[in-house]
Amino acid sequence: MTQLQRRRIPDAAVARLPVYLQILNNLLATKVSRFSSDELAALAGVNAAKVRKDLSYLGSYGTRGVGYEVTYLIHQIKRELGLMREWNVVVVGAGNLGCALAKFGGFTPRGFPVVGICDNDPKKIGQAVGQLTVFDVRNLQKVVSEFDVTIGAITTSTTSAQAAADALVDAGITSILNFAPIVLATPSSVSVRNVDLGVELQILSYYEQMRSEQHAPVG
Amino acid sequence: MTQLQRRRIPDAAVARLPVYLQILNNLLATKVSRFSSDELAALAGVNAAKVRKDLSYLGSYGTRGVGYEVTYLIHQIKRELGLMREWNVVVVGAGNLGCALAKFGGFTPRGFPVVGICDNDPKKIGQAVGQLTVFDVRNLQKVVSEFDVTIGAITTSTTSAQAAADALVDAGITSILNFAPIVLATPSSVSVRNVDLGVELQILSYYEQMRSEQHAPVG
DNA sequence: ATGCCCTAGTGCAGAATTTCACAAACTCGC
DNA sequence: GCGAGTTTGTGAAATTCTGCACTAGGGCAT
Repeated sequence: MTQLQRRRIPDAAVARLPVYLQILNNLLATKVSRFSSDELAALAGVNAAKVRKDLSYLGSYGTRGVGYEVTYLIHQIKRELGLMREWNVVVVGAGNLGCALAKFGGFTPRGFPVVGICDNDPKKIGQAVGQLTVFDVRNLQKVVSEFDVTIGAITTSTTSAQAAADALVDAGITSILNFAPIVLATPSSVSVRNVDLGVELQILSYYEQMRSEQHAPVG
Repeated sequence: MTQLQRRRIPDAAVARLPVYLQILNNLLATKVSRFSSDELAALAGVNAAKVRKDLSYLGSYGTRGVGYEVTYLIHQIKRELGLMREWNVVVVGAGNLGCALAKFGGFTPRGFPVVGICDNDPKKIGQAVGQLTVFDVRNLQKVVSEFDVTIGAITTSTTSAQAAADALVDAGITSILNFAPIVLATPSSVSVRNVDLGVELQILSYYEQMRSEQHAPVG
């Protein structure tokens, strides 16, 4: 490696940058041109020192006594997150969720166009989903290289999810967004992020129960 | 408070318990009756010591030299997460996602039945969504108390999300699952969990970019 | 019964993250 | 130009989380 390849940003901070970006885009829409770490902290629901530290990983882009420039910060966060280019997404699994993702155009403006959707069910292959046509998962590799796809979204049933992951990895995908409630086995070189509503609900349930026990504590 | 209200489980561990539970349910389905921390760790993709420590927060339910009993552990995790009862969910926002959630029956068997869906659009109110009928968001409070709802899912547009949150809080909801890409302002007594696919994609994008820069490092 | 083997449970050290607190530095008014 | 008022950037402390490494203790073969 040439050097420390780049100033490494802590994982916890990386997960917050998209939230800041979202807020800054909203500020931009309301014609705000400057903000302080205190303001952003309030909007993001975090500590102001954390905001400053997070932003300092990008470089020193604030002005003491003044604050940060909205447009400039947006640019810097985008650069750091790799949002200066588009990242093509392919969906595996043409069920309700998969089709909803494919039809939902909301990711294209944010830099993540869904360029394909596939399935292994012959009845689904060939069907139209929004602008796309469901293709055979066996052609995944071809589509991935043709469209230069880097991100795969798994929206299959739980039972097919691991096979879908294997297919994506074989096809050369290195980032996976997994909606199936299962822990995927993948090479360590592949990034996986899980979105499992059941897990989220259960976490809420825990804290909900905590509260109710606090009010009516019984042994 | 009577006492330390209960042995408090670290947040990081709480977030992993649902994952363990998922895996244990799968083990149960494959007739496995016992497991070791090593096995569960491999399936969950974490360290074995972490598994043991996480499970130890529930109590000492393992047997040294042997391992843990699947059914017993499932019971204990469910108890701790508050899954011995059902938690009714109401959906605010009858768009694509909201309707999908309402129709998707997959949460009922996991203890989170969707008992209602509402909207503020007169054109949507009264329409059927699966077994349910879209009701007016102004009747939220009535529905919440009538069905003893504790969790609200926000699937509105970004612009309506804060109003939806306010309505849920006013109606007495204390847990919110938010799908809108916005940081909600809520009382600290309310738990909020955000599910934002844009954020997830951007996090993937960051690590994807890191990898590509590592391979072709240019200043 | 005894001893070996295995695995849970856990103290502790190290890593990661959060938060504090303050110096550095910029703007503005005079 | 200078001082007052702000707000960033960041060492350092505090907290939380992780993972090692070892102890405790149950099962099983003999």
